[in-house]
Amino acid sequence: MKADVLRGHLDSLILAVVDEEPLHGYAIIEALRVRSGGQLDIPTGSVYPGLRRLEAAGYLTSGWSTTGGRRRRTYALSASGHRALAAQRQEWIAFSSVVSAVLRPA
Amino acid sequence: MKADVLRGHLDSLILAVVDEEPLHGYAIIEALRVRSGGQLDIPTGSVYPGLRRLEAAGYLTSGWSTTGGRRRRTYALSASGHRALAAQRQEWIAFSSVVSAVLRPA
DNA sequence: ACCAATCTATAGACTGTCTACATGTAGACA
DNA sequence: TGTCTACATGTAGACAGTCTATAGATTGGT
Repeated sequence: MKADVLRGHLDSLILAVVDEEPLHGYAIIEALRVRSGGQLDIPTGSVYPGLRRLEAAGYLTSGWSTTGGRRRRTYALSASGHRALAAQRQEWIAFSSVVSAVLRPA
Repeated sequence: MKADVLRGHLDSLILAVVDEEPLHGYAIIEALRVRSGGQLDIPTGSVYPGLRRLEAAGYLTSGWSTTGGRRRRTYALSASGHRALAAQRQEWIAFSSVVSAVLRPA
């Protein structure tokens, strides 16, 4: 799966997995891999900047914890993050409908 | 509809409309607007570079014509363009399935 | 001693899309 | 005559999100 097709959709995917339970970066990558049936393997260089971006936008809040000597920064959805996710789900439906309609052979 | 979500999909959309009939750039923009129910209004600064990119890749061939004093560069799918379109339709199905699966609320 | 897995993070490159600009014709309207 | 809209192509430069590559650290297995 080429990189560009993900562009603009990664944020939604992250918000969606964090919506179900608060997760740290590494676990988000795992969750996306599992939920996509192995199709999605997002590199850390995409996820961590994405998380910072989403936190800067106010959609996520984060906090540090330590489990077995390992530092974890766990992210959770804020109220505006929930609203953003709902909006982005709608936008995805609209977008995918349009692309499917154009792409479908006549 | 934000610009980034289109990234990586515009090429497929162009190939799909040109597949049905050879079209020039301006007509491609029109066709995409019509087929998307007005959702897609791709700026010329995206379409023309895209057409050149696709021609450079060997997916499109082009030729000039003049209709009523207006220069038109009409594009048609090449054999490898047909193959690329078929592959990209498959990729879209895979991609949209994955995103839908992750985005769908549990 | 070494290596794989876990965990966070940054720097810099890449590239496709965007806005803005540049150019020109045809036809309608005042 | 002048102006406007639609038609038609194209480039330059800005923008931004993704990528690769690199860095550092802990834990646990062999």
